[in-house]
Parts: sequence; structure tokens; C-alpha cells
Amino acid sequence: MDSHTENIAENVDRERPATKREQRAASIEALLGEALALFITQGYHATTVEEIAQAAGLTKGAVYFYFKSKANVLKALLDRTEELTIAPTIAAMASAGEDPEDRLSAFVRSQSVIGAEKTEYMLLAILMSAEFNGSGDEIEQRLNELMARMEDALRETVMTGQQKGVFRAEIGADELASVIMATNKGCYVEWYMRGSDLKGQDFARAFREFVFDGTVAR
Amino acid sequence: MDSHTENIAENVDRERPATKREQRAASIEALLGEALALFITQGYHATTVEEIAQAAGLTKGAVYFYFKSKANVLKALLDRTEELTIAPTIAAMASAGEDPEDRLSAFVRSQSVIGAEKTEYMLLAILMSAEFNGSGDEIEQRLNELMARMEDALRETVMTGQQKGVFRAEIGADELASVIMATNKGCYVEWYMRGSDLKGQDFARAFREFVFDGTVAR
Amino acid sequence: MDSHTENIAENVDRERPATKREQRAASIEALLGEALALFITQGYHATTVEEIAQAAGLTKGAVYFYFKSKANVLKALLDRTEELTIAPTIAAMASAGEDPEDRLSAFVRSQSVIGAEKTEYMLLAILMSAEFNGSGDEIEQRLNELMARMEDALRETVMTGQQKGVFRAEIGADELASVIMATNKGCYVEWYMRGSDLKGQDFARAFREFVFDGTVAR
Amino acid sequence: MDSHTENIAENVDRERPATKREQRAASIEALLGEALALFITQGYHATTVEEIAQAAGLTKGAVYFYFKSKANVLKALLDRTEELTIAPTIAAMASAGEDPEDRLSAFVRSQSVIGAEKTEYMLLAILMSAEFNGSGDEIEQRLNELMARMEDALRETVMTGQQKGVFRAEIGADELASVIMATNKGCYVEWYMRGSDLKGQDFARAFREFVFDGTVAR
DNA sequence: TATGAATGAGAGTTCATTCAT
DNA sequence: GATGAATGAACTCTCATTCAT
Repeated sequence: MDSHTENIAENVDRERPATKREQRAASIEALLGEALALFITQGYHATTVEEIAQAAGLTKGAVYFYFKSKANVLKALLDRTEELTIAPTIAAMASAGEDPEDRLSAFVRSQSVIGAEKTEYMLLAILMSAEFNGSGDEIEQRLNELMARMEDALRETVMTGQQKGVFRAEIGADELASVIMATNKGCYVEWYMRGSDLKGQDFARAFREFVFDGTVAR
Repeated sequence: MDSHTENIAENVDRERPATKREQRAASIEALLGEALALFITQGYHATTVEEIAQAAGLTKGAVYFYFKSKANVLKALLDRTEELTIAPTIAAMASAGEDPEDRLSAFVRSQSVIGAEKTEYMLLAILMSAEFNGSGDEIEQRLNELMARMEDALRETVMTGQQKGVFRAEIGADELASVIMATNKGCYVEWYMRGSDLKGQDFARAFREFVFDGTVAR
Repeated sequence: MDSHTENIAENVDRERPATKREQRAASIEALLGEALALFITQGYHATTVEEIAQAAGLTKGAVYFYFKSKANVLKALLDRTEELTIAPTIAAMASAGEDPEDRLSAFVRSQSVIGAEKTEYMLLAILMSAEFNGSGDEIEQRLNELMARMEDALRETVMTGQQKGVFRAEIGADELASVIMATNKGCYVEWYMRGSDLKGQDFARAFREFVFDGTVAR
Repeated sequence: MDSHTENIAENVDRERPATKREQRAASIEALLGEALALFITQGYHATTVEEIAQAAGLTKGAVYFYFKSKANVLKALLDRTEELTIAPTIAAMASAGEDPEDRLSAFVRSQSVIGAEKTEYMLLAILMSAEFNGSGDEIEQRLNELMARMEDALRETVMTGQQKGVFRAEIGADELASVIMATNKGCYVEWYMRGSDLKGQDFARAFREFVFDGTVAR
């Protein structure tokens, strides 16, 4: 229906959208995009609503019109993070079959790809986890749930691998899974902070080898 | 009760220091200690000068009397971080001899020990790096130098190891060193955030194995 | 009772008006009704245009379409207040003849009846007088005129009564009339705020006796 | 100790107080005084913290330094209201003996005197009651308690008088007491809004006669 | 040595209002 | 006839900082 309308009005001006629905979508997209970039580079608290609005070519009021509060902007971004990064990774692991090595491989590959394509969303979850840790905020809870979903899937895979004798068993599953996650998160942050100095292919490969060599029993 | 204690512990009264010099030192110590804990748990920006002062049993004015600014409190803590964590690790690597494996081992052990004993200082450097990243602040510069000293030492060791054929050479030294640092930092943060759920021995060991198995050529 | 009225007014469908004129009238009626209730319970400034609109099942824009401004909504309500409460009371006094006691009685009865039937409109005038007092607003002027009309009629009656020797004369007419008005207003507000705890008949009677016994010479 | 100091430093400058304690007291006094005037003339919500501060020759920050929130400024004023107007009136009634007429007389006289001397505090309670009515605010509760104390004392006196046959008994005690309070409150507001037009002596006398003649049985 | 009063810049948020559709 | 996007001014509140004492 919507696409039909677009087909008719061929050279639709995308900067000043014709319909209200389009305008709404465009504004929300602009605001979320700028907020994502700003939250990552400056942190949530150090970013002002005014900055987000101005970066999107709007005013503060527009942010509150669409999101009601600054916290809701972050929440909307976390919804996307779940959808674009957490869920795909868990799905990739699930569809990799029963073999723990395949699952770990799926995890590592999925995160590698996301790290290349959706870096910012994953980074957001990691950085906000640190910023909101211990705040008692509702967002802290949300972030914990988000990360826990991935960590749970990882821990389960690690345990299965240990039971089957393919993953190193002298270390507790919880601790091993935690170090994997730590490496994963650490690489995201490092890549973000030093990315321009590094070769992406090499960096991603090193990350994968670390996880694999560190986890698989020899 | 209090006076009784005072009578016993002759002139070393730490609660009510006899001399001005001691009082000065005690106040500074209290302020820095509380600031360290608060910066880590809440972040720098989210921590108010008032909170620091109150936690130390003083008032805001005292913070400004001793440190002139909030930023200086952090700088003082970063001085200690360098002294207590960065410098010892670099020294340990230096005194490990020429063998790259020994040096890497020294790095990994040193960080392991620090992770157990001076966690907070190292954590401070890592968390503040994230918080100040891209701020253009003078502190950002200071943090970069701090971390760079450790990363430079690590990169040099990695390069030597690659040249001698003992470290995996198919990945650039810069990228390999970065993943090591990423794992290191990631483990600090993970330990800080989930420490109570994890067995420290296992976690530290997993960290060491990750770094070793991921770095050494097979 | 209400459905009976509807049965008489045959095809007056108030929920989905057939003609635009009817729709217009229905929307205006809904908006004014909700605004009246909200201004009384929350005050003018504490009531938002959005609240009024939502309560009437419309959006903010509709309020501005019909009334141009929030102030105009109040002005429209004050027009009705004059028509439904002030004017009838003055008319009742006028048609009570020349006898001051009859006139006072007409005032007191009229206000008693209005207090039972049109409480909200009279209350609006009283509460808004307090809220806008000293604001320098145009509405303040409007409210002053509204109340002055009633107070003038009352003062004149009091003066006549004093001259004829039927009302107590040791107190100035202005002051006596003011205390009558004060009692009147006070009772409206008290009834509004505590109405559910009180017996209306008794309360209204006490009001009438206060005014009469306090005014008539013994 | 403090008075001793004052005695020594004879011509103490009261505009720029010497000691911090004096400065604190002076600032608080100025802020509360201006807040009282503004809350009465403009209402609580229509008064900004900035206005209060400026009127007292200070800045917004000072208000928050002393009171932590705008609501606390009002609460502090309500404490004074209780102390200066409610409590004295109840005390006057209590010390008037057992005779209901004496008690009513004490109430009416006390309120008359307060109306002349502490008008603003009593007015504050009355106006804020209207403004906060139905807000669900903590302050609403506080105001209800405040007024209830006076109303309870009044109702009890009315009941006793009715039982002894000296007050008119054909009207419920609750309703009679409510009309007395309504008259009382109405007169405060009327006096405040029209005071400059009226003779205070006459107005106060009219108020007293209204209450007495309306209450006492003939 | 340390306090407490006070400031001023700026944050998040609300809301009456406008206007294209 | 009515909507929904967007604005801009104003509001409450926070906080690093200064300074007289």
C-alpha cells in the first residue's frame, strides 16, 4: 500500500517527505541514528537531548514528541540492538546444529560479521552496560537481560562441549564463557577506539583464533 | 574506649592525626579512596564532588582545598594507577629477559596479580578511557599515554616473538597485540561486573590460557 | 431522566452527529464540558490543552481550531457563567420588588439553587478569580466585571435596606455586602471541597440563615 | 554565647551579617518572606523559583541550597502557618473554658486578630488548599491536616453548644461548622482581594456578627 | 585545615501555540 | 473538521566552582 503510493509519486523528495507517516519515520530514523552515534562517542549522560536534536536537524521538542524522555531514546535503540545483533547471533547458534564446535564457530562468526556491519549497536549495549552498571536504573535491568540472553546461550554451548570432551574441562563453564564474552566485548571496544589503526581482517581473525584456541581442548 | 585505644597506640593516631601533616595525608587518602570507588561504580561524570567529600567525611570545600578541581582528583588517581599497575607490569616484562614467551608470561602474570590486588586502579584506567574517549579533554590524552605505554611494550614483545617464529605470524603484530589488550581489558571489566558469580582462580587461568594459546604459534 | 429527554428530542443523535453543524456543536460542547471540570479540579494553569482535548476525545489541534487559544476556552466558559449564574441571580433580585429583605432573600435563594444545579460554573468564577488575581491578565479584568455585577447589586440592596432601617446600619454597606459575598463564595468552595461529607439541605440552609441573621437588623 | 558576641560587636551590620549563622538566618528569612508574598499573589505554580530568589536578592541556587526543592519552601511556610495561626487559635479556644459561646468567641476573635496581623500565613493555607485540592500531592495531605485541626476544634465546640442548647440545633454540627469555616475562609480571601476598598474594623465586626448570629440559638 | 554560603551555566522536561495536510 | 509534526520559551533542578571566614 505504502510502496504503491511511492511507485506512483516517482521522484518523491526524501528530504521533505510527502506524507506524515514518511515524515514521522524519517524524523525517528534521523534522531535514533544521531543518538546512537552520540551515545557511543560521548556516553549517555554526557550527551544532551539538544545535541541529538540538532544533529538530526530538529529541536529538543521533537525528541520529546517522539520519545517522551531521553531514556526512551536509549530504550528504542536497545530494542534495535536486540533485533539486529543479539537475536541474529542466538539464531545463528541455534541453527548451527548440535555440535558445540559448530555452535561456538557460529557465535564467533556471527559476532565477527556484526562487528563489521552493526558495530555501533553491539557497542552501544557494551558501553551502556558499563555506564549504567550499578545505577539501579530500569535501563540497567534491560541491559542485563539483553546481554544475559547471549551469555546464557554461550554458557550452555560451553557446558555441552565440556561434557562431550571437545572443550577444555579443567575450567568452570561459567568462567570460560565469561572470558569468551570478555574477549568479545573487549574486541568491540578496542576496535571502536583504535579501529582506524588496525586491519579489520586481521583483527577479526585474531579474535576468532583467541576464542577457538582458548576454548577447544587440545 | 577511643581514648583508651589512643593511650595504647602511642602517637600513631590515624583517626585523629596529631600533626597537620598526618591530617593532611589522612584527608587526601580518604578522598582519593572514596573517589576511586565512586568513579568506578558510577563513572566520573555521574559522581559529584559532594559525594566524594561526604563519603570521606568531609565537605566539598575540602576537595577543592586539596585538589583545586574535580579533574585533578582523577589525575591524582591516574598517577597512582601508573605507579601501581602500569609501571610494575612493564618492569616485570623488562626483567623477564629477552625471550618473548617469558615476556608475554610476565605480562599475563603481572596483570593477573594486579587484577587480584589492585583491580580498582587498573579498572579505573580502562573505564575512564571509555568515558573520556573522544572528549578532547586533557584527561583523554593522559589516559592514552598511560595505556599506550603498556600497549607499546606488548606490541614490541609480539613483534620480537613473531620474528623469532615463536608467535603466530600470519596476523599483524599491531592487531595481535590489540586483541591481547582487548582480552585483558575485557576480563577486568567482566570480573568487575560479574566477579561475585565467578571463581577467581578459574577466571584468571582462563584469561592466561586465552592469551597464551591465542598468541603462541603451534 | 436523561434518556427521557433524549426520547423527546427525536433524531438528535449526540454521539455521531449527522450534520457538520451538529458535529461542530457536539465537539464544542464536549470541549467546554471537560475544560470546565478540569479547570475546577486542577486549576487553569495546571490544566493542559492536551488534557482537555483528550478528555473530549479529540486532539490539541481541535481546541485551537474552535477556540484559537487556551484563554479563549476559559472566556467561553465565563460567558456561560454569566448567562447561567450571574444574570439569573441579578434578574431574580430585580424581579423580587423593592423590599430589601425580599431582594436579599431572592439573592440567597437564587444562589442556593445555582449552588445545587450549576455549581461548577459559579465555582469556576470564584476559583479563577483567585487564580488570576493580580496577574494583570485580560481574564482578570473579565472576572472582576463578572463578580462586580453581582456585588454591585448586592451592595445597592444592602444600602437600601440600611436606609430603610431593616438591615443593620452600624456597619458600612460595602463591608456588609463584602462579608455576604465572602460567605457566599466560601460556601461554594467549601461545598465543592467537602461536599461528599455534608448534607446539602442543611448546608444550604445554614448558609441562608448566616446571611439573613447577619444582615437583618434585630 | 551568640548574644554575648552580639553585645561585644555593638553596631552589627544587619544587611551583610557578620557570622554565617546570621547570614543563613537572614537569607532564609528573606526567601521565605518573598515566597510567602509571591505564593499568595500569584499562586504556587505560577511562581518561579527564580522570582523568589531575585525578590530576596539571591539566585536560584540559593533557594536549592537552603530548601532542596520548591515544594520544601512551601512546606517551611506551612510549618510557620501552623505555628503562627492554627495553633494559637486552637490554644485560644482551649483556654476559653468550657462554655461553647466563649469558645466560639475565642475562635472568632483569634481569627480576627490573626486576620489583622498574620493575614498572609492564614491566606496561604486557604489558597494553597484550593490550588492543591485533588492534586494527590504530599502537600495536599499536609494542608488537609492543617485545616482539619482547626475544623475539628470548631465542630466539637459546635456540637457541645448544640447539646447544651445554646447553638441552633436544627442544622447538623458538621454543616454548621463548615459554614462557619467557609465564612472565615471567604472573609480572608475577600479581605485580601478587596482590602484596600474596605474598612478593616467594620469588615472584621461584620464577620464576627455573621458567625455569632448565625450560630447562636435565638 | 576546612566549612558553608552562594553562584551560574546548563541539564531534562513541559506546554501553549503554529501550520501543512 | 481535525490531525499530528514541530517549535521555542520557560520551568525545576543539578553541580562544579569560588570565596569569605
